[in-house]
Amino acid sequence: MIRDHLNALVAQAIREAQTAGELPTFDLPTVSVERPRQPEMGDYASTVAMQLARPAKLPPAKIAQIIAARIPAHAQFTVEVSGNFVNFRLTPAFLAHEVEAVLARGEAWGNIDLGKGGKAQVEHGSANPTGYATVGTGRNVVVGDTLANTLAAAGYAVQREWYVNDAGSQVRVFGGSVFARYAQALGVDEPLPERGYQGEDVQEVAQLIAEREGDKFLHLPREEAVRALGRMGIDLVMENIRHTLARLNIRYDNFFSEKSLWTSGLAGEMIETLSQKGLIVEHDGAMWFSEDGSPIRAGQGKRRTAEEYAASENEEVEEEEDKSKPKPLQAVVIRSPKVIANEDERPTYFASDIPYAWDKVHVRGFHPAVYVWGEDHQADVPRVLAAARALGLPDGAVRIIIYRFITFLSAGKEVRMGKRKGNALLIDDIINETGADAFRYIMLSRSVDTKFAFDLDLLREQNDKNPVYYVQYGHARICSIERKAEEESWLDREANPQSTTSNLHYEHPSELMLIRKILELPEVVELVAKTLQPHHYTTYARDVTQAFSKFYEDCRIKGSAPAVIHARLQLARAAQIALAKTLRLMGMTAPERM
RNA sequence: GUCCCAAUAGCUCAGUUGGAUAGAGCGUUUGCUUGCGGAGCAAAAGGCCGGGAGUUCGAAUCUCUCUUGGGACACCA
Repeated sequence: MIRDHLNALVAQAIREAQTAGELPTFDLPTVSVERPRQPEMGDYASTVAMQLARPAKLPPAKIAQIIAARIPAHAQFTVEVSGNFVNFRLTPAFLAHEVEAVLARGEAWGNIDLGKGGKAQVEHGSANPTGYATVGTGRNVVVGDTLANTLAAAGYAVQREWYVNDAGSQVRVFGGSVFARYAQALGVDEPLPERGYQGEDVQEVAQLIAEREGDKFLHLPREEAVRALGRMGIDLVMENIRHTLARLNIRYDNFFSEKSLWTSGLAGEMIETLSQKGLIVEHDGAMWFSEDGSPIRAGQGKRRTAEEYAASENEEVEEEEDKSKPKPLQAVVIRSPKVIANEDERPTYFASDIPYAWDKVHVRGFHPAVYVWGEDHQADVPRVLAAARALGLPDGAVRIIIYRFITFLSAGKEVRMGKRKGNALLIDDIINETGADAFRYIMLSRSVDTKFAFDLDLLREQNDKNPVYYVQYGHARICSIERKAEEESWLDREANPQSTTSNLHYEHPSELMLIRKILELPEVVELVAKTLQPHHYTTYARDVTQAFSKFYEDCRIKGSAPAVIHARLQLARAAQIALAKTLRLMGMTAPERM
């Protein structure tokens, strides 16, 4: 990478200046060139002169001059001093050379080797299988799938997993709801259970079962029927969800059953391990996880009243803590006789999280194991991280992404939605209106930390305003140019036998700008892979498209000299490669016509 | 009460390991077409980066604090 090369050259220049006596002796700081915000300032810039001003006891502008003077002449870049900065500008010849490198790599352009073939997992979706996929789940799966694409491009062997919550009490409630709707479908008067699922999806599933299986479940013992219908219902719902997600270009490698953690005995082993480490304590007849093994004190682990908080304030103040270290987690319930209704259920949600994290990282070897969670799970983040620490899993192996929920606007007012109440907006309904590409783009267009309002009224008129069309249109236009160039033989290969060999030449600012944008792609992939923030793709896609549009406006291809036509067609091709790759990473299509 | 997230242009949002003059889309105003897709391009207007303090050569970015808004804090999932 040229950036590393420049770093080395700057460091070398400083050392030489010290040897020559132009700079006093001091310890070299870590030098690192960066990308200037203003493109006029060059492609890379070093700020090291300002960092050295104090130890060198010289004005920074003077230091910049000394360093720049000692950087040898090079074919790839030029060096200039601007104020206190040492700037590097890639030469047109080098940029042209890089265009050829992009063309040579084709679809592999943008791939990097951050993962070095290691195993990574992205677990996303994972909603309770108690209803069809909602728009809320949509943000989860689009973010998760895009991260999976990114890690794959970053050199990881990636597995995409859905965690099936098939072990909780919600599943029992769901089973009861299916049973009621099933009975109703067969003409039997049966009320929905308390807090049952009211959605049409449950009715649909129950209807389907009634048609396929007849009335045989009505003759079984009720408890047995509820369980059987719950299982069948979950299978049907999952089938529907899979179908919906396939429309979004999302597929999974594995569906992991929560219940399997308990039937396999892994959960029991983990609890045993933690008990031996003294990290599981008994209190009030229940079993608790306590990261530092501290005993459970009264009031911990449950919601306290304002009075209790006020009283606890009078307790002795602990000495100053190191804020960089996470506080040990002191109380999460693992198992209690009050919560186990029957053997089909796992003790608590957190009790499953412990063996699940172990299974991902230690048993299956994923590093990182990425979790994509909605903000309703934010309180569980420290718990899972604490469990990972207690189990001795390596730092950074468990990565949890929390995304903000989507809110909905209708007639300018916020609408509340819930799966249980059955008024949730389904992904299928939305993509029937917008198409899968626009849906994915919208879901990726904002940082996961930002909640955004989905305006239902704007849904239909979002066509021209949606930036997704700008990007896809740009791609289609490049393809159109290539088609035209071929059909109309802009380049007569017979007359210009040399034109297919290298010797590309670019000098127009719009050409050079576009090349620089294309060359940024690997850095964007690295950024997303490291930060796990996929929204950077949308700004990058727009930037590339914008650079191409400017190039398209300023640099005519048709009718130019053969060498220019050739060079510009090659550049357009490179832009198409970068844009298509970005769209693919986002899980979108790159249409050749619109 | 504790914890998490947010606050940047009229609106919706970017802003990478702290760097030079703060960025885009939409909206507003005004230009651009004898030629490759005008779903385009160019220009203008629009900012105490929520307030305050600190660290630093240098802060939208880091630390502390305050304000405002959202969320999470069950032997629920």
